[in-house]
Amino acid sequence: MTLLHEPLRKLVSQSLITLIQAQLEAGGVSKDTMSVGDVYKALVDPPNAELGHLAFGCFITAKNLKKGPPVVAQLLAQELKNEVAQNIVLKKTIASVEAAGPYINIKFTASGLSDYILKPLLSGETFKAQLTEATPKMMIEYSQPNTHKELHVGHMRNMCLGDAAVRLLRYSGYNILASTFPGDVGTHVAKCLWYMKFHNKESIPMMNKGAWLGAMYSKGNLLLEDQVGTPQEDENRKVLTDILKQLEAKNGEYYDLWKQTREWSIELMKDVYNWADIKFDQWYFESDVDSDSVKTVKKYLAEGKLVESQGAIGLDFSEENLGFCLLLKSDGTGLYATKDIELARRKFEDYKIEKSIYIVDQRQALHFKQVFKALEVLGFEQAKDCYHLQYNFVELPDGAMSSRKGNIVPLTTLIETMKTHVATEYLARYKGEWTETEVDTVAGQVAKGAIKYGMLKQDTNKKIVFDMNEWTKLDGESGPFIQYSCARINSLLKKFSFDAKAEFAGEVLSHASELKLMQHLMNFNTVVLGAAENYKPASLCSYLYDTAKKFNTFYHDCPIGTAETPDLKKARLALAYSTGAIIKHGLSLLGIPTPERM
RNA sequence: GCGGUCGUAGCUCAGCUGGAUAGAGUACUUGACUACGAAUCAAGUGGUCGGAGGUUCGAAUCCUCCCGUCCGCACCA
Repeated sequence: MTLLHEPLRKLVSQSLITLIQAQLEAGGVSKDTMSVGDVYKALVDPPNAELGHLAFGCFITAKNLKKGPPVVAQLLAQELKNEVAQNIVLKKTIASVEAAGPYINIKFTASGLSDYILKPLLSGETFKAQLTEATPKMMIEYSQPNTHKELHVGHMRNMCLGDAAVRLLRYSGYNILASTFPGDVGTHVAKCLWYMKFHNKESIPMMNKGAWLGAMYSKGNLLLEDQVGTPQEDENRKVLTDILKQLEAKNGEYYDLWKQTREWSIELMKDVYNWADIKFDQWYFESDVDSDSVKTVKKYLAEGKLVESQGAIGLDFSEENLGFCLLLKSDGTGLYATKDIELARRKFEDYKIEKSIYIVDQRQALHFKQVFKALEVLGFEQAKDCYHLQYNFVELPDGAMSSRKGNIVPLTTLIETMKTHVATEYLARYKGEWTETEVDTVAGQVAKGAIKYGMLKQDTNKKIVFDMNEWTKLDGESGPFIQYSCARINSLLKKFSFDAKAEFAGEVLSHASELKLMQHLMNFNTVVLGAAENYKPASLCSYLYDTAKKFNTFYHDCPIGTAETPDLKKARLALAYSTGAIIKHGLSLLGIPTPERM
């Protein structure tokens, strides 16, 4: 449940609800028809700062009072004005109240904005505010990479989304467990091992074994496709079956090779997660649930809960337009859905979670509909608490990426290219001035900002066309733009030895750019909470970009070093510091670091 | 064929749980560094919100149909 966490909105809604409830009673309506929460929710941003800093839309109130919204706005605005005139606290905080059509526009005083917004930012209180209560314990599963294949830029979108969702929800007060589900069994493994064993002539490298293994898979797959229709085809199939049997039996030469090569891939995953500052509370491997999932499904079969069709076993959902959910192949082995059914139960049982989120690309929409439906039909009550958070995939300018075909941009290539680009195009100017270590660290941080922001800024339902040339352009709406603004703030604060604990007079802030920036900072927690609960990190991205832009305007319009008075200088520094705090916290919720300088 | 996604400025996208004059970036045109950091700022050009109906005091937003796009639809994961 969402709380009234934003102090200025809370103040306004508490004042308004008293007036509204009096009107309701006067009109013969129960005052409980509307709560302070209803008023809080009806507070919106005016279209521009000239109108006000906060607006109350009178639509619902008007409906309850059975009057026209503009009439209600007039009435309530007048009453609120009277209230402000009489109340010392309100008088100090609210500068004006004006009805405009169905809206009541409220402007705050500089000291109001400063007391309620800047001060909690300076003390850090804003970031400790309790935003929600009684939230469900949730598990978020994201990043389901296959071993024996190479991680590519497509995987990055999933990782960024999942990690941001975890961070945003935790900040918002949710108890979140992060899990990953790597695919370490299946035909792709067999194909990879087959190629290694029979066709590979290279020696195994000392470094980056995971990437090399991914190449083995690609080559194997291409060769197998080439040999379709040739005398080798039958032989290949036989060998692949042999390999899979050994893996299942957990015994034999291929099993040993699997154990060894699997580690190489896991090492690559860990390197990438480490680069991205991602930590999982739980790693579920497909090999862990594989055999149990088949047992579970066979138990359901024995209980008569499943049906046979064309020699295979599953559930028929054609009436729900979900097709046939296949759970046991005609050879008695399981499938992806089989494992997901087992895993879904484990998650709820292992961790007593109340909600289970799956971040998987939208091509799996039918799969998850089937799995959740199957869980429901099989009597698993928590099926209703499972949610597939889908996103559109990343493709290349010339079409879909496929590690099967080998036309991928490996993640390591993206990371290295971006880092080198940042170092040579931007950081080279600090050569001699900065240590090599600092250049390297900052290049990494900026590269991370560019990549993560790029993956997150686009809403989940739109596909991303990945073009390295476009991605290395770092101006405009980009992570580095925001990081750069923050670095400038750092440099300002350092130059003028700003002390966040020192007193300052917020009422001297009167420039339009100052007020607009303060008004914007007010919305941080509201935006974060919305981004978290709607699983939309993109909305925080655009908020932070706006923050940086509004800061840049302020920075341009309002000189600090040469401010007219020492008080104004101090207050402007406090505003700069507050903005920096918002940017740092905001970016950290997206998993993006802020370099001290860049 | 069935189901789903998307369609907003030349291009890439916000806005979509209905509300004030549809916004950014980019590209293009111009202006601002002897200055608190130009990875910046300021100004301008650019829109039948895919089309047609409907619901509503009010629709880019909700509903229906149509067009276009991409994706999925049993023994891969």
